[in-house]
Amino acid sequence: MKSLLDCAKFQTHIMKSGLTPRIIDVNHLINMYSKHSVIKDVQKLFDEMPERNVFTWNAIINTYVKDKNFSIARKLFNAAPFKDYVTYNTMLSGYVNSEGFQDQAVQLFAEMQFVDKVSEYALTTMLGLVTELSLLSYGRQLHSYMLKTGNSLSRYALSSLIVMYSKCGCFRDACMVYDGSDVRFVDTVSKNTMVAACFREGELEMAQDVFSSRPQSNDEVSWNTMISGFAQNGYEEEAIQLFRRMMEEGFVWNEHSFSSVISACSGVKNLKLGKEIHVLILKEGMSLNPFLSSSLVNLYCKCGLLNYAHSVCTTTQKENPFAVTPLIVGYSETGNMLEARSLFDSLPDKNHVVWTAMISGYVKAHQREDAFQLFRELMTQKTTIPDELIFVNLLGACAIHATFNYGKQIHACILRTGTAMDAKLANSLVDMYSKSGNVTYAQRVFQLAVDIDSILYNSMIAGYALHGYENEAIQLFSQMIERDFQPDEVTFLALLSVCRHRGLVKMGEKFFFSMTKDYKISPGTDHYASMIDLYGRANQLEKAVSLMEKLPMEPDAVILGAFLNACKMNRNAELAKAAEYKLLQIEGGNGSRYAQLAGIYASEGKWNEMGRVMKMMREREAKKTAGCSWVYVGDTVHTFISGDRSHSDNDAIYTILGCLIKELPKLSSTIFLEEDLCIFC
DNA sequence: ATAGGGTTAG
Repeated sequence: MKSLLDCAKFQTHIMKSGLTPRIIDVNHLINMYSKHSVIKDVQKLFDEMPERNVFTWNAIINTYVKDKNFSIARKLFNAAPFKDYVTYNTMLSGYVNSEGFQDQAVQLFAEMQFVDKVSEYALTTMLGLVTELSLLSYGRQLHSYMLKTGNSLSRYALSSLIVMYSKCGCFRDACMVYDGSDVRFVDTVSKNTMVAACFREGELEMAQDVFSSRPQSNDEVSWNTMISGFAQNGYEEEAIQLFRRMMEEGFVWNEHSFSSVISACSGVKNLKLGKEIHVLILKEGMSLNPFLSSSLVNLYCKCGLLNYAHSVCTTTQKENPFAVTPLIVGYSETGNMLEARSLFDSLPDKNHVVWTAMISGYVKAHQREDAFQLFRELMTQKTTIPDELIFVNLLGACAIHATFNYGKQIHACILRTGTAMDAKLANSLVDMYSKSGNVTYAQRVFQLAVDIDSILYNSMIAGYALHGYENEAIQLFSQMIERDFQPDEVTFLALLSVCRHRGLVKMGEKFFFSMTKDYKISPGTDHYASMIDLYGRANQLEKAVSLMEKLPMEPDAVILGAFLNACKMNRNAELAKAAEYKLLQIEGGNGSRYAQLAGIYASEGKWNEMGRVMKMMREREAKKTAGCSWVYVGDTVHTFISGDRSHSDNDAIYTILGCLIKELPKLSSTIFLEEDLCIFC
């Protein structure tokens, strides 16, 4: 681009000639000043022109469009005495590329159809809009319009259509456009677009094939697309290899290459290469690039070098939410919520990613109240709309804390904000409701779900298991198989859990053997622990012992713990003692294990053994955390541990508890009091 | 002469 000085020289040259300047020369000047955003000079030139043509009008409108000053741009547009295709397209692309003006774009496009000013330019511009808004049906209409009017054949049309179909989730249509196109129109850009579309769909081989076809047409972007595609699909080593090959084959690395390869490095924690790239970035003077600084921050966070990450963040772009987000995540993971929050607060413009990171940080750090407080703040400010991930996180927090009321409110919020109910979100709701004691609500969410996957089936089966609904769980499993959803180890863990709690030994054995035989899933430690627990509860200690002997792996603490329980239920202190050594070797720091052992010996009257274990526990300073139950009443959590008499309403609570025990068939560890049962109100 | 297409971030 010519410099401002050149513009001024050109202008003096015109003026010195003493003649009335030609329109074409002034138009040229306008465009030059416009590129330098000196709008005042543009406006002055325009005002002083004795005569203007359509190029003049296009130039002035374009100046204000690029400045995002749509009120003036539109006034000029309306006032223009001549309008050609370019005039319309300039205005249209301005609307399309600015947030909040998309309605105007659609309106203008309709107007253009009316005055017969639709061109291939306008159509590809509109394709960009429907892609951004994910308006597939509108995109299809545009495609038909293009076919009908012969505007679907150029390289621009081709790439725009591929992007539109790919980003709107119709990979097959993208393929059809690409495969059905005339080779003369497939240029490097359309090819690159197709490669990117394949990666978006996870079709790595197809991406490779397209890339390798006519390799002489590949450019830097082609290579960068390949690197980022492999990195994003979890093939980090391949991405790194491609990065190296790219240079060997004579292509020059740029910001995109660096950004993608750093993210590959983060994925496999390749700190060495990451640091080398960092040096290159500094050498090339690219460290102010927000994409690069954010991926470097992310790399150092993933490798546990929070101080490096923090210094990259502060020395480059402090207010880049994409650099601050990984740091917030990093600090949250180490439990440093104060630092995380201060970074969050330092951002003047927060996108929904940052909000999600901060809220999920609180959830991970078990600061549930802070998470919900921040969520309330998010809901009161209107600029950011919570996305699915925030809801998944919050529902996870509700599930951990079994907070039915909060969970229900989040559910309502999801419905109110019109967030799409995909399998992940439905899964979180099912999990939250069943863990909060309301399996009926969980069931309703499950039944209403449209987007269903095997994980959702797992959650619902686990929900039934948690509440002892063995028939429903087993029935749902049959349905899952009938509908061709693949069960996995989690499915069988849920099924075994049902059998455990209902004492269904035969059924449990059936599932346990079937998982290997019919579904080729080898049982893990949790499955063995479940079986041992099942045998223990059914007073079949001999089967538990024989399974212990056949274990294909070293027993872990969960298996040994289950075995100890089996010993306890079957009053066999000898076998328990045999397991004691191994268990304390693995979990010598866990006080609960000593208490468990002591309990077994005590129940058999082996007081010496009990004393020995308790002494060991004291000597090793193993702490036991008390199991607790809790209820929410209003905004307050009331916590109870075994034999706890410290509550201010102690007497009332125990009186009612006595009545409840008589009436309820079984008591779960968490009791939810509906309003009419509430003893605190 | 002016307007439209591809690759980067949790």
